[in-house]
Amino acid sequence: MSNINDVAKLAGVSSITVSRVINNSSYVSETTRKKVVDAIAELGYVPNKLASGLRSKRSDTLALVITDITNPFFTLIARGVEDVASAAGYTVFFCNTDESEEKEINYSNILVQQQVDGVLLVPACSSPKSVRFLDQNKIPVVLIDRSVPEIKKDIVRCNSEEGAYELVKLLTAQGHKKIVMISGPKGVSTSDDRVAGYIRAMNEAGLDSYKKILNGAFTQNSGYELAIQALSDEPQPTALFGANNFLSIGILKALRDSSKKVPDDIAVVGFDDLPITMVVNPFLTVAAQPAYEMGKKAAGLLLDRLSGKSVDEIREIILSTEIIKRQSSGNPLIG
Amino acid sequence: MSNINDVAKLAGVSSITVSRVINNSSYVSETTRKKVVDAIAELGYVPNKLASGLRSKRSDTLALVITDITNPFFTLIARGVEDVASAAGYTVFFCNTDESEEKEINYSNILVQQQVDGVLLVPACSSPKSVRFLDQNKIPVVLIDRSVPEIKKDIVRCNSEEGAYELVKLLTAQGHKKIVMISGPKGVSTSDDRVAGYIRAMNEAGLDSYKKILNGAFTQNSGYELAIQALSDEPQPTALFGANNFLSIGILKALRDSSKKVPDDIAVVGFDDLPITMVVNPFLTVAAQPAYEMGKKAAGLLLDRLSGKSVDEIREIILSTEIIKRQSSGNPLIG
DNA sequence: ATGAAAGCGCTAACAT
DNA sequence: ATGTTAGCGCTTTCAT
Repeated sequence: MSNINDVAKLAGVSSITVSRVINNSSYVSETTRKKVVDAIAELGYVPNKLASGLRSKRSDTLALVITDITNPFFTLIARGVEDVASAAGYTVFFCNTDESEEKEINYSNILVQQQVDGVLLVPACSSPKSVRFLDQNKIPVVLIDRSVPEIKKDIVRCNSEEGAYELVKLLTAQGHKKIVMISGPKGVSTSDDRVAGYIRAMNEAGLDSYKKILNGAFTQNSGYELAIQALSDEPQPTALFGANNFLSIGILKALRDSSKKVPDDIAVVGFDDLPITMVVNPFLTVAAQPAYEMGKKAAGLLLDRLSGKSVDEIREIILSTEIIKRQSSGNPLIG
Repeated sequence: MSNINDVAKLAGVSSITVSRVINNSSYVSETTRKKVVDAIAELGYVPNKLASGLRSKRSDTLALVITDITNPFFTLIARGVEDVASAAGYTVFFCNTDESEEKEINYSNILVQQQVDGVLLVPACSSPKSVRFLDQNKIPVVLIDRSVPEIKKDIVRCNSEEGAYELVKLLTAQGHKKIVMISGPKGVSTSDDRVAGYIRAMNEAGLDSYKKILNGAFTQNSGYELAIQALSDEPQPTALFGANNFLSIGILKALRDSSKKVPDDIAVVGFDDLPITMVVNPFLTVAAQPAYEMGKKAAGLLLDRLSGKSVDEIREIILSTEIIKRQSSGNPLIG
């Protein structure tokens, strides 16, 4: 556990010269550099980032705050973020809020304490508290996936309204009338936007009176329960729309347990694809989001902020979803 | 961005008193405490962990190094680790090595720089380099899931040999003879142990001459390719054994693409279950590992080390796998 | 129950 | 191209 002074002494130079070698922060002659490098190797010296961060006000760490680390949509975002951030020399703290505002606020506190240089945030709810807090502490924030009312920040997200609209149009074009929307929590932008797309498509198809929206959590359990509830409605739905991947899986399980065949008895469409690594026979018709790309782009925006670029304008990157048509949405209804 | 001195000044006390209030590290009178708490609130003061860590030699951070953040087996471990660690006041760095020794070594360097208090490591390979390096820097390490030759460390893992043995016995009891093992990289303990269990079961059933082991990566692609390769073997296999969840999915895809019906044409068993949140109809017969529990237990071992308990003896926690029998392993063969 | 002084390991700012 | 000095914000140690 040697420090920079030990290295300096052994190399016969001053500690600041060692610092310059470590950080490539200024010219050092080849002879001196070699002496320093040798001393570092001999001592097994590893620089202390707490000390350098304290002095320089840069910790070279970022944080990615996601709402569900078990959801592949978010782990793919994480890979995108990490690939870009680590290439730029940053280490990333991954934080999981479990869709809880309390945990999100707790993490924003911890991240300020840890002096992270920037935060990539998937907001758990519509409260602006965490972002405000990070703002007060002068930590740049880039939002991913979800926007927050009242908050103007760089953001990378998909066009949820449009994706939902297209999915529902697919169904109405086939003759479906009673399409039930099974969505996430009210107040979460992706949830609300997908509902909005659903409403637009339903209205456009003249199915105003058939609209039915059920809100729950972005979980499999919620999808299961709401699907059971949807089935008890009159007239019976001929199609269900799950607002994220876990909701859709819950829906499919509920239909299996209710002995409803998909798509023969009922059609299903959903948001977010499951990674091909995890599914043998992709079956669900979905609006897929480019999660890995979203992570990369968001990290890029944050790095721009940190390097002092684009200080003024707020940048909003809106990616489109890809509609992938598979068996679950079925064929045109007869009659 | 006020500091501890600003708070002290406003509260009319010394900075060390503020420190005592923040850390509950010593008695402070109720009146003084209130003055300090009020001053902290008024200034929006947040303690700087870089500074406190530098001085106290404790960063209150741990690291969990896993080999594949997209694999639900590891994200479940991550949740277990986080639940225990954060309850004890630690923040966790999650690091993803992509099964690469180079990335693992790189991370161990970064983690020493960041002065983490302890590391939970799923080793990417059989090289002891990373563990040695962390040792040299006096950072306690607990291994998860995989052991490393030459290294004696606290570890939490499952009994892979036994789980594999039982899975294969299930098949041999049904009359299967040509069972091909599709495993991960040689040198990774879980991969090798599962092969060992396979060999023991095959030998015990007198199927010595039918043994066939294919090694690859713990990925879906690898499972796919090795399954195709296995099918070209003579005599044709009647059962395939995937050494982890992604390998098994690759196997199932290869069988689908080869028009082989599971289990009618060929049986499949695997290691690691896929989380129920991601699968509609669980189909695969597996040896499931209690991943969340493994994370919790491993974090517990590490916390014990950090609190100075159990300094001497090395502790090895070996959990058993649960054999879950489903359709993919089929029924007794006729004839 | 509270405080003063010193210093953790590094780098910014200013020399030379 | 290299060095000196000072100090980042906190806690340890020693006082009182």
